Amino acid sequence: MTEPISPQYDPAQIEAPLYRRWVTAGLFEARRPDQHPAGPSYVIQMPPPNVTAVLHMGHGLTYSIQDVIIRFERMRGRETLWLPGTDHAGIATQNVVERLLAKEGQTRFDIGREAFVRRVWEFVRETGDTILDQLKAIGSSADWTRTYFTLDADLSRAVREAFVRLHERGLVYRGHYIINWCPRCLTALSNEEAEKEETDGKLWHLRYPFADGSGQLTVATTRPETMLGDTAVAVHPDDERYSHLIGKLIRLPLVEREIPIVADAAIDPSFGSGAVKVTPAHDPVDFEIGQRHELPTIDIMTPEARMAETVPARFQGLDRYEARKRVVAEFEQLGLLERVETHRHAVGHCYRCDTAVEPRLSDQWFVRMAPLAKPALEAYRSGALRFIPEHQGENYAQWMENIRDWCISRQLWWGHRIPVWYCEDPACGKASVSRTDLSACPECFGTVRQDEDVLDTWFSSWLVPFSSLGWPDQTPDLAAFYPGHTLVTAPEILFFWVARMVMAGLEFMGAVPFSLVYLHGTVRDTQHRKMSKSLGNGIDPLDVVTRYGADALRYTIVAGMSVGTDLLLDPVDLETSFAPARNFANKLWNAGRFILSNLDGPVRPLAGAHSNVVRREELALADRWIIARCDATVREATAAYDKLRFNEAASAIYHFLWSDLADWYIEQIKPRLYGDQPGGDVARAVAARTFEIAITLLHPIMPFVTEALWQRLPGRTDDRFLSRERWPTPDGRASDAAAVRSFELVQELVGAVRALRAEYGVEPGRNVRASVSGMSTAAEQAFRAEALTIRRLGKVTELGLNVPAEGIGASAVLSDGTSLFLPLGEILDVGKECARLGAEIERLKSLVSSQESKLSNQQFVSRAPAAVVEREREKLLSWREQVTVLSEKRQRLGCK
RNA sequence: GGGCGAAUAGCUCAGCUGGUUCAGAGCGCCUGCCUUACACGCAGGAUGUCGGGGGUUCGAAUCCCUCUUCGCCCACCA
Repeated sequence: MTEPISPQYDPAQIEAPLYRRWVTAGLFEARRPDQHPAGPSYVIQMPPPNVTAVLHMGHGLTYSIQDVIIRFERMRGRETLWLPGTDHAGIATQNVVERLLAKEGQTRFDIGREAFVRRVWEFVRETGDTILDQLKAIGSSADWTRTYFTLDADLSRAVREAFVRLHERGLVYRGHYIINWCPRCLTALSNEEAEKEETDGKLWHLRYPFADGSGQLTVATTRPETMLGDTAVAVHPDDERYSHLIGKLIRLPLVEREIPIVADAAIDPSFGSGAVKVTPAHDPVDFEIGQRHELPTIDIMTPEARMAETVPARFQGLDRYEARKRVVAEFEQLGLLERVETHRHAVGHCYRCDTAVEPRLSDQWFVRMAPLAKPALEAYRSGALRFIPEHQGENYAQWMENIRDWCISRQLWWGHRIPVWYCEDPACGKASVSRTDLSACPECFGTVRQDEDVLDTWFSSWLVPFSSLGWPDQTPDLAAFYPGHTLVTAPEILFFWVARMVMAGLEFMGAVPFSLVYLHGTVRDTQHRKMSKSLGNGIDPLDVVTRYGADALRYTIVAGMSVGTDLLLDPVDLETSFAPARNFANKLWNAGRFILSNLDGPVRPLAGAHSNVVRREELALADRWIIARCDATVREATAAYDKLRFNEAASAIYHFLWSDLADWYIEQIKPRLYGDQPGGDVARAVAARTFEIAITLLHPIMPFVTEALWQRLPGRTDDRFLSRERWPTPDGRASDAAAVRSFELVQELVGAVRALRAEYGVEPGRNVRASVSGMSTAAEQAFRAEALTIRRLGKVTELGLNVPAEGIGASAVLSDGTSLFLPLGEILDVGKECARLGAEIERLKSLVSSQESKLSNQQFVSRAPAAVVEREREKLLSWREQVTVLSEKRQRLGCK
């Protein structure tokens, strides 16, 4: 602790070494045998970043918040666990490695499944720790000894266990349905993974001729190319326009196939023409219509969304959009295109590559969600699961209520292979679901082959709250840390992950995995656009750490975002965003530097049974004031942290440290510290203690600078860390209302003197005399006690108490009616002073008159609480008093 | 189409249960200061019909209705 303390705080020198010391000392590790058992557990599951991820501001935001919470709870004495891990991120990771292969001119199909998976593992082993290392740079206090990867053997076992159990309960099934298909990633997606994007499309009105040549029927469609797979036209059964046509045959143009007109209640007669083409293989609604009417399904597309062999030769091989053009053109040629109108509608896009999703008919595995959603909804309704912001709970409930089955199979190679084996003997053909790998059919002992598909990444993620703790084994960690407490993430992840974790927790563990879900906002640029790679409007958090420090990054995030709002940062002007927090760290550093440099001897304690304890009667008014302010700040900050309102905690601490402690208290104690006044030891004791408390309160948000300062306080040893200190508790005896009010009057007086000086351009170096009169006894005592403070900070040579004003001067009146007079003599511009006083009197008079009418309002006096009425009366009296005082001043100056 | 939210200083936002933080903070702007902790600083200052309208109330930035403008989530109207 003996490094020189420079006047400018340099985070680069402090942060990294300090972080290493924290880790070496095991401060973030849960259930360390060498550490005293702490209180009840507090667990935050870190949303595992994708193993390929590189830290961006979104991570910076979410993990800073989580770290603030976990540090706060740790200091409060909870047995904390912030459990980190990485996600194998099926599609994302596979895409990354496929791109690497592409650079070598290869595809995954060239090298084959086994080699490809090996290749991905190599990639993951090389780069997989990147993001976790980056998290350390921003100060994350996660328990790295417990880091998991969602493809680890333990977690894979949990995945298999969960799959088998769901299957045993009949909640997993394989089915032939329309799913969302990404023609670029060549896999099925869940509904959540197909992100709806509003798109400007067109609505084509096509004429379908009747087979008997008796006319035509117009159908409207947004996807004309799918007509090649139409197997019916549907109308609403009650639609009188078409009821006579039901059963009639259409001769499908271009393909010359005859298809029936059917009646189905799913059709909305008011949309388009009221007649709909039915393509069971390429639209979910049409699929259902097809089932109801036993229509054939014609799959017209390849996995890449090109036209398949099932369509006329001239269309085969065309991309779906090319095919669309071609179909429309041919309809036009045939005179069968009635009209085209623009039409805005939502189209699903792959959440990984943004390709428009193709509804595709295929065999997939699904989880039946309704039975799982029921208890998950109940948990919310009963209050076992809460949300911040609260209204997000309704979002959750709405999703649960409308839940649809979850397609969990993916046609990828990177992931948990589906634990199902099919008997290759066609006579048997049994599908076996198994916890262990099968080499033979349990039914006929024939050869088996495992399902080729892997599971949705989120199928491992939803188990994380317990799989990361050892489930299905009953491990000590599982017993100690399930269920957890708070889950912090972005609202986008609510359905992907949060909602599903609740369902899995209830299903497999019988308890919600966390009781509070905190959904924070998004990082955006100054134009409110999401930060993204493609827009190039991102900010690299590590760049911010390098230039401003991790503390500044964290403070900016935490202080700049209140519950439910987004964080706006300017990517081209980091200075505007991060300098204020950097300046704050520097301010702290310098306040600490000042206090520390004055702590030469032993520091007397403020409380306790020590012989040298500072006694109450030794405290100056300023001491009592700062102690009371400090105590109030402890209360405010603790309450704010507790409610996850970090911006409020931050601003309370900021205000205390900067405005109260640095601007006033440190200025106040200088004469005592320099030996010009007695009581230096008391000032030192109070300054050291209140500063220590304040940096303790700030530590969860700015862990580095506060730890560095704390460790430099006297009596610290290398093995003690602020990170493991106990949270300050408010001390009722410290809230000294009288001292606070008195010192505030002193502040007000100094402020009034300064304002008058500035108003009349009194040179900064010039001392003036001041006199005050008309104050209460309490105020007089305060001014007498703090006379030196008033003189020093107001640059007042002589402070007259209750001395009558003499000569020409500037006047002001304090809120309690105290009259201030600065005899400025020739400096004073009498005309200006008259005008100033006049304006002030007018302002007060208008307050007085509105206050008078308020108080003469019988309704107000009788209905408002007595305390409120009393306060209002006092205000009125005070304002009247101030008017009187100022009017006298004006008279004395001889104002007209 | 269903659900939810937001509008307060030039900018970003606080303001929680209607009245003692009630019109605030930071940034920006103006004036003056290198006062031996800090110019990443100190002191002083200007700036608002609290989106419009209506209502409830003794009292509304705060509660209710309505309009306007933005945003988010969900959704199979082809």
